[in-house]
Amino acid sequence: MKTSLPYRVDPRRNQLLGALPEAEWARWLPELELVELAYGQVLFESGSRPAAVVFPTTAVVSLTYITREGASAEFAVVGNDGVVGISLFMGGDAMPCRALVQSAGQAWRLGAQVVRAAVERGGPLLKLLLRYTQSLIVQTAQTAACNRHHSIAQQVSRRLLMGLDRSQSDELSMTQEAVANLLGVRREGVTAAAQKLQQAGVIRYRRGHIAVLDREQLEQHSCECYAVAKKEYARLLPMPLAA
Amino acid sequence: MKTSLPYRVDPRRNQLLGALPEAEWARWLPELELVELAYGQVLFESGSRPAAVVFPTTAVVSLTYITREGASAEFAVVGNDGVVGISLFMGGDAMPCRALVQSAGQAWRLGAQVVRAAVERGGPLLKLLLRYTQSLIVQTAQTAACNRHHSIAQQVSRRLLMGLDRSQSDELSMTQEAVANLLGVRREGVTAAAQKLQQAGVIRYRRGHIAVLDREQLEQHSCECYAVAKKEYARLLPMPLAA
DNA sequence: TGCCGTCAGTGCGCCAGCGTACAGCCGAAC
DNA sequence: GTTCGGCTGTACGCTGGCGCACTGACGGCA
Repeated sequence: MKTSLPYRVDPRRNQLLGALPEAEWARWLPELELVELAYGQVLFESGSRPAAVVFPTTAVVSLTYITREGASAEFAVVGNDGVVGISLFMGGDAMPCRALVQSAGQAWRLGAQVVRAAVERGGPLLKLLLRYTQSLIVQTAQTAACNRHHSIAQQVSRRLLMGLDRSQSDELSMTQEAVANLLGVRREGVTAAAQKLQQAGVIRYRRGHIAVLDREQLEQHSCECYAVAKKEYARLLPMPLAA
Repeated sequence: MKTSLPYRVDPRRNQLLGALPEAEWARWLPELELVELAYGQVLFESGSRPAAVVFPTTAVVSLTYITREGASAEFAVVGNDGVVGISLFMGGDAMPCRALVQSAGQAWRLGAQVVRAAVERGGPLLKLLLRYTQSLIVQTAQTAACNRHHSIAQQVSRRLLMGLDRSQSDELSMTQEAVANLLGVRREGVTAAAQKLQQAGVIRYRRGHIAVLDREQLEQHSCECYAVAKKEYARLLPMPLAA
């Protein structure tokens, strides 16, 4: 929408790309290719090998695991803070999970060949990617604990905050049903949680649009998971010169 | 017990070490140091930097995340199939999780300095570690989905199978309470599940010892997660010459 | 042989979240 | 402006898992 019209968003709005030292950045810039990601688009399917790693700038992608019965559960959210397709540099090529575009926008892709070269080289790019991967593991582990112990209301709050950070705005375009699918819970549960939040003046929503009015309160409604993951990301990837 | 008394278990019974090419193996062997791990021992605490990575041979370690309220949830199990302390080569040093010895036994440690050298070198050891890390991510993501969608009975079965594989035996030494703590559920829930399994003739237990009588049936009682994770591990790390 | 600590079994009330079904309503598109 | 499809609100019964409390029993140790 607004964000994707004015041609191309600066790739360095992606925090990983933005964290590269200048010399290193110059090396990879020519290899980057712009892509527009549409809502609902599948970047890669469970078990298939991604053709490239993708660095979102304005798009937001969620990584979900689908059970045999068809139930799904999101275990990580990737926006301009990270990269999609870690299996390409981790060496396993495919992964048994799905990468689904949650919020349309732009991203920059780096072909598998180039990624392989970066791995062989073992320079700053690889180190950055690995650090990010560690933060992804933490996020995933936390999601596991969160799924076990925290209430739907807490999880909805957490998920809204995570979406918010990655869309760099105070509004999200997602239906309650979409949130429910991501969390792997019933829509009604999300409706109840959203009402509670709306009545408390924390958010306001209308048909697929959620505006956050009081972010601080939202954090209080959320479980610790949000703050911990954010802190851990900041520890692992202290941004040197982001936009 | 039995397994740890006769001096030192061959380090290459650890499948990662066993998968190293001979030349590479010769390089790291002198750096390996034997450690005996005791039940309940904490290899590293949440947020602290491990002093070494640890390759279990007969020991089994579980990675758990502890919530602020003190509830815990295991998100991965590491035995002779893997390595503990991935943050050392991923570049983040610490991780907000705890590594807890679930089953006493031996392991081999590789000091942080040496690990760092291996990372800089970027050779087969690093590649192996990264592939394993990917399988760890899958295991963690799956745990997240499992916690959301599967019943306690299924999860107990899954956890028993995972423990079984890593202890290379048909018996586990763990109380129902221990299992409950790992899964992050009530002991009573585990008791119920265990009874069901015992009545079906799948397992037999007595005070902290669980014998598996019918492994195939146990797999049927388990959710898909066990089989998927195992298959994915085999795909990522096809062992060339393990014991 | 007997003691005692630890582990396992059971019961009860409670509630979060599920499945299902249906009603209402917004808002984009024609 | 009207229509229609998709999003949201509501209700009801059910059940899996929780918290709590207490009993029973195995088995290591003295």
